[in-house]
Amino acid sequence: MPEIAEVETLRRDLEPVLVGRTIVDCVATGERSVRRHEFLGELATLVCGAQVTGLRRVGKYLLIDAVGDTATSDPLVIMIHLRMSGQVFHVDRSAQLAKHTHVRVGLDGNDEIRFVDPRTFGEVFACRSVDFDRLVPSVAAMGWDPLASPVSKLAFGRQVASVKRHAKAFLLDQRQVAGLGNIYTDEVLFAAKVRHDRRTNSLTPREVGRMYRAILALPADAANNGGSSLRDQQYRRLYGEIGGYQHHLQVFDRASQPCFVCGRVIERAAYGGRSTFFCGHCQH
DNA sequence: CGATCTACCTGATGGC
DNA sequence: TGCCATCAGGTAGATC
Repeated sequence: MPEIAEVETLRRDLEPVLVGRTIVDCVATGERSVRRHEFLGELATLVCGAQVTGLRRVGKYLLIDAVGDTATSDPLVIMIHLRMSGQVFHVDRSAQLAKHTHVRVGLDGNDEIRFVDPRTFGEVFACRSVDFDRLVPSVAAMGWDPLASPVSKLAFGRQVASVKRHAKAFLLDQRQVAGLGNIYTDEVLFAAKVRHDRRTNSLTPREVGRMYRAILALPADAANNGGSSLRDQQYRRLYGEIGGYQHHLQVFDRASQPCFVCGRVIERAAYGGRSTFFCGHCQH
């Protein structure tokens, strides 16, 4: 479900709620959601008493920085990855528990943060900051982030030329560009007028330029619109609202509908075991 | 190196 | 109404 724009929306929504707050309580009931930990209670042991200092996002990972209580004031990182169906809500402690609530993080007030995840692919994990890169190596291996750490057009051109892969596989590879998923990859490729199965090293300078601009612009625009809630409206913001960027999508989930640019029918193809949407006329 | 498939899960949807 | 197949915003690992 959530990609860079949805996780960035979550980060922005959560930042004013969490920064400066102290975690007074943590209950993890979902074994699979805290699978990186040795045991269910380890998360609570680490985060209880910690004070949140800031929120970062690296690709689709949300990272909450905190400092432990006075006895063990080590800097901590709390990592949340939503995978396919994870949701994070800010609620009053008395709010009814939604089905599939796996982690509750109580704050120094009457409120708490809840991690809900029907498919249990998502995860919550915490550790000392000094251990983070070793314990969550995929974050350390992440490529450049379009919103948080953009590279120059020149550097991007070199990066694209250095691999011989399908454009879609390249964009989906988190080690190359962080945060793009199935939705925004298709949208970037449409904006760049490039087909998903083009080889990266065959792209013309103009195509590379268009792709670069789209990678920078689309996630920013989507995040400013609160992300995309698709047909099932599974993606929800911190207080349960749906996003607004689904109305801006050009190709994703628009199979058999007319292209907004040329009027021809948007096609759907299987790629890498999932769907890809494109305009066979506009994209080459 | 790169492509393709599978597994991990629950729930929504559509055909019959 | 139910039953079954198919599909879903991600990622890691096996296999060719």
